[in-house]
Formats: sequence, structure tokens, C-alpha cells
Amino acid sequence: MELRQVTDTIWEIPRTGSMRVPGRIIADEKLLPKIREDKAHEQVANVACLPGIVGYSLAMPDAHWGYGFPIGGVAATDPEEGGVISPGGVGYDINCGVRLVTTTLRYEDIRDRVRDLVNALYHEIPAGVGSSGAIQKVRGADLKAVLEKGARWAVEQGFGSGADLEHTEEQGCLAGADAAAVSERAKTRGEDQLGTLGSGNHFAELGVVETLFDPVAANVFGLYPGGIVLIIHSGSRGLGYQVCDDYIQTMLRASAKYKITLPDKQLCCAPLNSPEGKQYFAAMAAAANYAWANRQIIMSLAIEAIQKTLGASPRELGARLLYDVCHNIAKLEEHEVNGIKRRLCVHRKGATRAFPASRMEVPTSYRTVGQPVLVPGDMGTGSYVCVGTEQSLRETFGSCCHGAGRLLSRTAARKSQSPNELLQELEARGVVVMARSKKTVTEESPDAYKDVDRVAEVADRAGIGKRVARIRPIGVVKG
DNA sequence: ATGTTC
Repeated sequence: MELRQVTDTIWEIPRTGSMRVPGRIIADEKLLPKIREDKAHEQVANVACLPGIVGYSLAMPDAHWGYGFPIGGVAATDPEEGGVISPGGVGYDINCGVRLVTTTLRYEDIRDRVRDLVNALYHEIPAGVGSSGAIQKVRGADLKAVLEKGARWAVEQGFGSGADLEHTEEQGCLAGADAAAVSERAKTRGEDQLGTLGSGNHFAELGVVETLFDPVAANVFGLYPGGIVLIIHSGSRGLGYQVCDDYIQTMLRASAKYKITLPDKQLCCAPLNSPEGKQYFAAMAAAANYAWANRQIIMSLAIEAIQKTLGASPRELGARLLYDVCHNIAKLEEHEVNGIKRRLCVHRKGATRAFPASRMEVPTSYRTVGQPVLVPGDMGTGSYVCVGTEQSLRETFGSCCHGAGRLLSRTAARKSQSPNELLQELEARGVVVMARSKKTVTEESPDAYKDVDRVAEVADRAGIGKRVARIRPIGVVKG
């Protein structure tokens, strides 16, 4: 497949065959070969065949192979022109996302307490496959409220405060959610999993702000060198998984019903304006809201654990949600295409929104700099806070990368190192790790991920997310 | 990612 270099950081897949638009991959010479080896570029071309897609089928610098769509894939469709919605373009973990909490603690204040803090987080936040029981079971009318109100429900139950909602994408509630579109089985799976981390790449992490790239934006975001931050990465757990699974079946039928020809069955979809498309959107939004409630509760549990461990008052800890950004979702947004404003369905799968200061969706407190973009790397290397730009709005429907991106499969990662060896190595790097499962530790080895510094540098150079600060991990809780 | 194949 031909890849034509357009700029330093853009490679284009020309429109051929049944592609409706060209593909574009944001990468550099070092990241591109791995993306090709993964055949993620072929998935970009496949996505370009979806009915109603506009502009480009895009891949972010951390792109790799995924179910149907690449992870790191972005695609916008126009519902008015038969545009579709595809569960494969959202992912199994609906509204998997990241939130970052700043504190007034400095590294020197807690240098000797990191192990105690990690231990406290480990005990207060259930983690691992099938983890449950963080809070009382939530069912019936309460679960309906979670699905339709999102993070606000958690705040109303006493987890965090209303101020958190202002610093959450969509205020922690995607409009159009309908609990009735979520199967009973999905609901049952969700009733005891609110406030739990899950497994895989999900984590709760303590980090220290290390490098500032943009001191002005850093200051607006409350980031300062030596400051301690809390990062939480989790999603919609078994409930979101079940919603995806249920609707892939629906969409396989719908694709046939609407005579949509697809190069890959995993791209199964339905027009947004069809009953199936509307129902999936309503269920996806409900799962997204569950994920926001989940992260809101996890954050609250984590902050409480830190306060208790340090014997600090809320005021002394000074915890404040910088932002919560999702990276597995489809959203209706206004975008300008060829000079015309259109309401598009933007699929971001393993990609974050990255809106500039000019967009109304950005919290008023950040309206001078832009939307925070949270880019966690692997547990031993670092994470980035970036900021959205006008360029990302123009070139990637306001999207940026979501992490380092996987380099090795989980199986390959497990074979490369023993868990104890890896834990020691991380300790030597200054990272205390506590994990429910040793298997997860090796699967999540820094060696299993691409270099987040390079990914963030490419995103910055490509102009889709300017780096604000780099964060070094000091303590991590894993599933 | 996922009660890691209801």
C-alpha cells in the first residue's frame, strides 16, 4: 500500500478502491515502520470506506492494530449524508479515559511515604479482572441514574464536588444516554463495579511534575515542578464491554440490512439516523456516563486514601481535578469541512479530543490556553499533559494521541521478562508498583510500549497537541 | 479492554 509523505509528520494513503476519503497517519520515520508492521495503516484505509466519512480517516502517532479500527484511529461521519456509527470505532472499553488531579504536595514532602501511599491506594481501590465492591451495589433506578447522569450522580452521592464536573469532558455526562438501550446483562455486570479500576493498562498512579514545556499553560493547569499529581486510567468495566459486545451483534445484522459493504466485518455499523444507530449511540452514551461516574468515585477514594495516610486535611492536600479526558468514544461535534460547518459524529478510539482555546467545550478556566490532553505512557517512563490546538481542530477533527501505544503483544511481553525481575527494575527506577496480578505487571512492562517521549514529541511537532508538562511516575497501582 | 470462550 502506498504511503505518500505530505509533511514531516503526515503520511497520506491515497484514495483507492472503495475508499471514500484518503487516509492520514500522523507519525515520524521512527514510529511509522511499526505502524505498518502492525498493518494499522490497512485499518486506516478500511475505515476510509465507511459510508458518510468526511475529510480523512486518521491515525494518531501511537496507532496500532485494533478491532476493526486501529487503536489511535479517528473518523468523522456526517449523519446527514448517511454517515454511520460503528462500535469498532469506539472500542470495547467505552469511555476508557484518564483523569489527572493536582495537589499542593511537593515530592520532598512525601519522598519517604511513597510506599505507604501506594499501599493505601492498593487497599482502597479495588483492581483486577472482575474487581468489585468499592461501594454498595448500584441497581434499578440508581443504576439508571448513573447511566443517564454520569459523574454528577457520583458527586450527588458524596464522591468529589461539583467543581470536578467543570473539569471533566462533557461535564461527565454525554447527552442522549438511555438506560433502556443497555441490556440487563450489561447492567448486571455493572452493578458492583463502580469505583473499581479493572485490569490491563488501567492504573492509579502518583507522579511528580518533572519538566515544563509551556510554563504559562502549566500555571493555568496548576502544574509546577516537583508537584505531586494523581493519575487515574479506567473505563466502563464489564458494563461497557457488554454494551459493545451486544451491539456488535446488532450492527452485523444492521450492516446487512442497510446493504453496507465493508472491507472488514469488524467495521460493522449502521447509519446514525437508523433505529440501530440511534440505539447504539444511546447505549454507548450510557456506558460512557458509567465510566465517568466510575472515575469520579475512584478519584474520590484515592484522595481520601492519600489524606488518611498523610494525616492531611483536604485543604492541606489541595487536590483539584485538572481534567478528565476520554479516549474511546463517538461524539456529535461541530466541525468545519471545506469551509462548511457540519455536525459530525467523531469516532475517537485510543485518541483524545484536543480542542483549542476557542471552542466553547473547553472549561472557562482554561479558555486562554486550550483543552488539557492527558497522555499516559507506561508505568516506568512518564506521562504528558498536552494542550489542544487550532491545528488539531483543522487537521484531526480536534484529536490527539492517547498514550505511548503498544509495541509488544501481551503474550510477547509476558515471555520477555519475569514479574519479579521487572518489579525490581521499576523499583531501581524509583517507581513503587503494587499489582493484583503478576501477569499484568509483565504485560504492562515499559518494554511492551513505544517511547512516550517520542510519541508526545511527534504530536507536538505535528501541532495536534502541544506539550505542557512531563510527569515522572513514583508509585503505581495496577490490576 | 473483558466474570481474558455464555
